[in-house]
Amino acid sequence: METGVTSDSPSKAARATTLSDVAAAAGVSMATASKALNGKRGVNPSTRARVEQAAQDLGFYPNQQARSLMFGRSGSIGLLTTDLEGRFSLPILAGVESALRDGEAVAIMANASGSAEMVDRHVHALLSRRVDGIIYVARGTEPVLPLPDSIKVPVVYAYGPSTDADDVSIVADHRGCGRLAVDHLIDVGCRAIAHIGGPDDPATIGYMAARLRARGTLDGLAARGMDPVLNRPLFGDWTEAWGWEAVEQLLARDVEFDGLVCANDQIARGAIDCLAARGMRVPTDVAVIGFDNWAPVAQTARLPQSSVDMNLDELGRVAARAVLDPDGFPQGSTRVAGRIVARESTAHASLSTP
Amino acid sequence: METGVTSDSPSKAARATTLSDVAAAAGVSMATASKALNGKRGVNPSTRARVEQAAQDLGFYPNQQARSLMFGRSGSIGLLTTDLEGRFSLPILAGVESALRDGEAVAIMANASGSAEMVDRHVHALLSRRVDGIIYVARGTEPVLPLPDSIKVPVVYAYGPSTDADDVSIVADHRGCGRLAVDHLIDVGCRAIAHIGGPDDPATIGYMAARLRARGTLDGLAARGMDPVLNRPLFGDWTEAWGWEAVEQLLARDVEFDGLVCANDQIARGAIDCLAARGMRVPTDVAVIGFDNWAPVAQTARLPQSSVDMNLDELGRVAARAVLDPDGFPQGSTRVAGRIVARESTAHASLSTP
DNA sequence: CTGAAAGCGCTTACAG
DNA sequence: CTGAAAGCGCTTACAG
Repeated sequence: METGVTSDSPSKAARATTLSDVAAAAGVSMATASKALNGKRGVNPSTRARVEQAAQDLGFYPNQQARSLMFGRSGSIGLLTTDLEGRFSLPILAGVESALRDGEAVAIMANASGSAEMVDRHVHALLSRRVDGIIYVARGTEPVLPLPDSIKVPVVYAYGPSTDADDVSIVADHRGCGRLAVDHLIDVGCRAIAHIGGPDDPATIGYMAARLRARGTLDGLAARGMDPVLNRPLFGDWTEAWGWEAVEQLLARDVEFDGLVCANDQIARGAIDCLAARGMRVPTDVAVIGFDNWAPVAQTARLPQSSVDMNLDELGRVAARAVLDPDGFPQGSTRVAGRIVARESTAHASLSTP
Repeated sequence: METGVTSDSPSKAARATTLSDVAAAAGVSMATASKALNGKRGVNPSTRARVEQAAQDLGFYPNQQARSLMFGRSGSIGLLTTDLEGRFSLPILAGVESALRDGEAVAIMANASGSAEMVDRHVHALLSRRVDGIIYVARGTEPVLPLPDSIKVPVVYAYGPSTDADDVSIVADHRGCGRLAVDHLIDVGCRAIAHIGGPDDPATIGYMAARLRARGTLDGLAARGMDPVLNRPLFGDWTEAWGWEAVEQLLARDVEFDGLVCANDQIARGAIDCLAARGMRVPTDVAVIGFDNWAPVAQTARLPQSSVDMNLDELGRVAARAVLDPDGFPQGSTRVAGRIVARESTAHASLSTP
């Protein structure tokens, strides 16, 4: 649509405002303009004001690429992930992003959906953008092969640690979280606690978390001088169906229990549904807690479920700090603690004195 | 740990290999090295080979920042989102990312968790990185205020369209998807179909989608010459609890139905659970389909649920293409079609002849 | 086919 | 306090 604007020089639209435009507008040299805009001292206040005004008027954004060329750092870090679904990586990315923001850095995404070749290409792309570091979020909790060490920038492994103990890895404290879950159940009055685990098969994604969470439950019970309801946790997979079946197994074995630690929220959901179907009340008869605090399941279920939040957000923030200051971080795995999010499924009216 | 390596010059580690390093190693000028590496013609094959070898040996990655300075394009595009949870934005981002990758471009994330001021800062950060374009993924399906048009690079609005019809927006075809859902239910043999909607309150996130999906259901019914079970769809919110309650309402009204279109997967889940609790079999007595094909709910439920996948991935890819080639795209909203993902909840043995 | 020179947009010593 | 010059790493006409 033709409007009144007549001589809107086409080159104007094509080209972003540059420092020399600003300098010209303010009637100073580029050097002075640069100093003024960067708050360097030794610039006449009135000159500075003039330059700032000009920059404002022209909508000037300094070209970071040019600046990085000088500084040798790009102020961006690469976020390499192989976790397609993003279930775990997304909260981590969000954490990274927020921490970077404080340091004025920016995250460049690279989603390598699996193949080693893809990882390579993405590392290449990241490196050629001169990222100041790379955070690698692999698919699961299992240790991952480190990236080629020809990479000269700091690499931090998040969630799944590197198999190389010399690398810096930031992981979730699955085992510690198992203890938290038990403590919570005991605190709301449970006296007979069983653990329904995830997969016990090393080939399965998340196997490591399943083991550690189960271990943590046993730790927690032992610390409080209690025996688990079963001498061996039940292991299955990560699904609702398994949670349901596990409860049926418990019921069939005719053991008594009033608390269930389920290795994730979906298992917890299945367990809760099965208990309800069998006429048991949650949380009155049995309190149930899961892991991951995954909103779509734990929070939006008809019976809101208590869960151990793995603090993935914080994990991301820590990873960002680590990649920005690798020397300030210990090699090996740094564990980030989780926290209890209590909801209906453990809202026991605590049994008072026994 | 001290190893055999003695004179590993420290500056080597600090500084990435540069084109002039490569040129020196290959014994040619930078100009020639550059041409050789970029596959320009007019370079002696043996020279080219020598340069390539040197680049390989030295682990050379061309500095994109320097290249962009010349080309005037950075090969990166900004991904601005306000959808914290990432429920809808993540699949879109994945799509964008994959499409960009084909064009060798890269995505820079910027998660503005809401405030307009944050959006501003992030736009600023993106622009100073000289992104070639911005894809804005807002929180919901509602139209969003356009970014300031002082922005000189192409902006594409994804999922939630811009309120300005002159902007390029790529949205999901909620209404068309409603038709798809109905067609599917009819195809599996349903003859009495009700719609359980989302929120009817314009102030609620996703309200637009709720309306359009309901409209689509009515469209679909009309197209097949059928009346909806209720003359007005039920509206509530996006939760399981609402799905459950809606079914109770239907049952209370004593209407007959054998098919349910639920405005999202969680509503569908609640509906299915309620039907089961009331002794009705899904899908034998009632087939149920939801929207979003959200894996954690639709796919992992004990009864896997059919759903209309909004093809958010494709939406992201289209958005990426649009931002890379804005003139090739129409102003206003481009709708991306969805698709049916059939699972147990609609696995009707189709009624044969009536 | 090869290379010296200029330039992309900015910053930083170094003189004035 | 201000500005001319050199340089960050690369590419592209332009001579040779």
